[in-house]
Amino acid sequence: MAAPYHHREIEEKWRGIWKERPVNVYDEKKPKYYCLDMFPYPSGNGLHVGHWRGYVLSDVWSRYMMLKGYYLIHPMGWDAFGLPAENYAISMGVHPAKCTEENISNFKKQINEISAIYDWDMEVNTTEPKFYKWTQWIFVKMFKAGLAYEKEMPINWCPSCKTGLANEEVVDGKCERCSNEVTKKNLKQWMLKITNYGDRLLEDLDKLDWPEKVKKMQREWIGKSYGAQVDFQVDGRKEKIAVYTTRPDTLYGATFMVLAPEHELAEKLSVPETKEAVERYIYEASMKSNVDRLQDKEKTGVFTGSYAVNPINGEKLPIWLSDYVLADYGTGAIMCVPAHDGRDFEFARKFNIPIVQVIAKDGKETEHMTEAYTELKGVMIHSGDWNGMECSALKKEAPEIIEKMGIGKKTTNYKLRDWVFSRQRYWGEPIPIIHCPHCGCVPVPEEELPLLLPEVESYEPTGTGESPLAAIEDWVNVLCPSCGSPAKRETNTMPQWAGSSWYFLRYVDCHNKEQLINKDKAKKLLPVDMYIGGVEHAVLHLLYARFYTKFLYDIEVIDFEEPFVKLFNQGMITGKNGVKMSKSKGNVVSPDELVKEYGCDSLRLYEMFVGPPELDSEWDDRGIEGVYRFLNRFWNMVLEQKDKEVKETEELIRLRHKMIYDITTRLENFSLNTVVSGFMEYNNKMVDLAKKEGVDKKTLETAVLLIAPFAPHLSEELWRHLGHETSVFQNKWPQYDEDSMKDAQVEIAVQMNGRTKVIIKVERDVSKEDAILAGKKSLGDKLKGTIIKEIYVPGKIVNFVIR
RNA sequence: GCCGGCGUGGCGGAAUAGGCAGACGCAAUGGACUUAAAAUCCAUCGGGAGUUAAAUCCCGUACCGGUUCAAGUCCGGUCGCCGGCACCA
Repeated sequence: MAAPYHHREIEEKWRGIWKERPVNVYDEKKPKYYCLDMFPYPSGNGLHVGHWRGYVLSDVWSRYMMLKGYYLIHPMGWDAFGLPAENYAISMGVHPAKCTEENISNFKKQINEISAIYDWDMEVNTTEPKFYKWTQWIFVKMFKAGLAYEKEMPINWCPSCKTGLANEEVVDGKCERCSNEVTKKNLKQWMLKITNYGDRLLEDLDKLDWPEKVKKMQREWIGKSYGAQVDFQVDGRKEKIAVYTTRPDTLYGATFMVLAPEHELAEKLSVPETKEAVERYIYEASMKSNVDRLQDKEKTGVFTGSYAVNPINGEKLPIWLSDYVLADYGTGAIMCVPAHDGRDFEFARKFNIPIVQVIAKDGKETEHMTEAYTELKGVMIHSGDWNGMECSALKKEAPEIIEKMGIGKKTTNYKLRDWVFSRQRYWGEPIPIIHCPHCGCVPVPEEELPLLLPEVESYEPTGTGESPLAAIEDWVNVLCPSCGSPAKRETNTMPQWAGSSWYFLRYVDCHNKEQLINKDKAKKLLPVDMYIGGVEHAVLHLLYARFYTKFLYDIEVIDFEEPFVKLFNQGMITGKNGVKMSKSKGNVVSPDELVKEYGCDSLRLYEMFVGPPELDSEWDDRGIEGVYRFLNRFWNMVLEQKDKEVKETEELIRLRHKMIYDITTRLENFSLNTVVSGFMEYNNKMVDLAKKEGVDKKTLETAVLLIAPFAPHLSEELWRHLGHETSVFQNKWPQYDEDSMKDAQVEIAVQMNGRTKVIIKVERDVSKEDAILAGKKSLGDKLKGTIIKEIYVPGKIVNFVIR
């Protein structure tokens, strides 16, 4: 009787051995493969089985790539600055630095339970000065390049977190972190000109091997549109109103204009009779929150009393104010063509404004319009020189025609806005800027970086729009590095996303004191080949990181423009009925007990077996029993067979090659759940064979090698039992041979009218005639009636079509 | 409202390129071993008809229709669930 499978002993033993003799060491001769996990924010709650899934996934892939002959880069670090860490610290009444440190050590301990092949020499922590020195350095470089600028404007403000937020952090009008309603606050802010990179961020998406879903989200977020800017003269005054439109082809159909209530001309355009109503409307609009504004279904508005002149036909258009026009998109003013825009139609209906059709749907004007016609199919009418033109053709040319006529110009527009980069909070990188009354904003000299985050008595947010740092007078008051006169430090800190926008670069050279990264190392070890994480960062972290990478490329720190060649979004592990695991729901499953009971290898295997990696999966503790039983059976089978000196038969050779083929193709397709079921299938077959003539050593070795990325401890142990002194990971991934895979005979289904009647065995390369003959013979008497067609699909089916 | 994705046994899920639907596992049921239980092993496991038992036949991948010798897979329509975007002119 072979030794039973004692997972605890085995796993402990191999963790020790790997620590002493790492299996992944740098080798110049090997090509590199950089497989990266989205680094975690080390929360106080620790890991649950959902965290495991992503980390096991990346580890399986990493070990597989290692076995394929790559030098593997697989680091781990901590995204520890930012609101969650700080809010947690405040709620616990400890300093964020202290609980961050504790959380990291706890997280690290728990992550080590996974036995992932992380290279801890590369560990980074965004809150360490030696790391954030370079986060600040990048900011200074951006400032010098004109990409970081100060601006006072109404920004998104979370009254609960007491800080300003970026657009990307506002979801459905609510704070991404705490779900409180976001309000507006006028604040002087640091901004990053991510909009300068809009086109590159958009175009380079085409080069990326990323899920289409994420690329689409980024495209929509950047929101590039093509159209024209047209100037409308205000009747009887000197002011002009510029509008942006994507439909200059409908210019003849404009019957009114609408300005956002915040538009600079909004108040000025009122006349004595409308003054009061206009002022009231502007005031009411300013009191509405984002959520109110989004939820108002019914359109509201007020007539200013002024008119604008349509430059193409001289028509006078009444100018209205309405909050359905956004102040910060385009020019904050629009021309309205109710016949061909749903929103304008609704507004015109409500306020009895004329509707003029300029596109004839079926060549004729529609008698009674009940809704706007927004399609491009049709012919232009009531459109002067454009009459009779195809709408779709005109739309393409209209911006240029208008430019030639001198009434507007061709323009593009983006939904993407500059990045609000200041946070009025303590736990972040101090923005390295000094405000000098003479020199303006002066960056902290690069040699003085890092600018350390000072100790502070009260790090709670003030809520006034000032950071807690503003209270530390001897820190705030400095001399201007440029002219030497008394000056003040910037007291805002950077957002949570600052460190994570570039951390993946630092891993490969994290001890470098002189540079962000050594050029040579960057060239050899970057970029990231595979990035694994949840989909929730689609327009936050992943967009910011691309922006930072492009900037660092532009200032020649690195020589590539895209940080993540391939992206994989793993699905979430949920509790029963698809409910997200959370402490408050009480449905969090901890891996600790499962590891103790079944072992790390079993849990790793089950995490992969639970469902397709890209989809959400419900957790069910009972399922782990199944993989545990399988590992036991596999273990027993190998140990029973290993010394039997079974001769390799054709059947065993076939089994071995088929097994390599199946496991490898499923792995390459990232179908890890079916890889695990594949192991089970082949193990069942081997167990059957073991009862008969036995399983040869080469097949056993192959199976042990194939399972190594999934169950590394068990695999190493069995490899030893099979008589090897070196690690199983010193091997090359096994190769299959197509011919050796194939059976001399194949099973084919014999069908009548597409229904299977019998399964027969025929020679693999049987001719069509012989296959059909064999089929007929097997059916015998059952084959009645007239055969009108005989179909043979080699190796699969013979079908007789009968009438 | 617009754009994606999905819908398969009691459950999680399989099914390369249109070719034997339900692999693999969980749960369940029966049996072997055991004083007993656990563990392990063996068997059954979509529904219906049929039969002592089987053979065999019919139905079945959300629903309706189509293409095809053959449809979970392709096409048209309907319903449901999930996700993203949402006054972006």
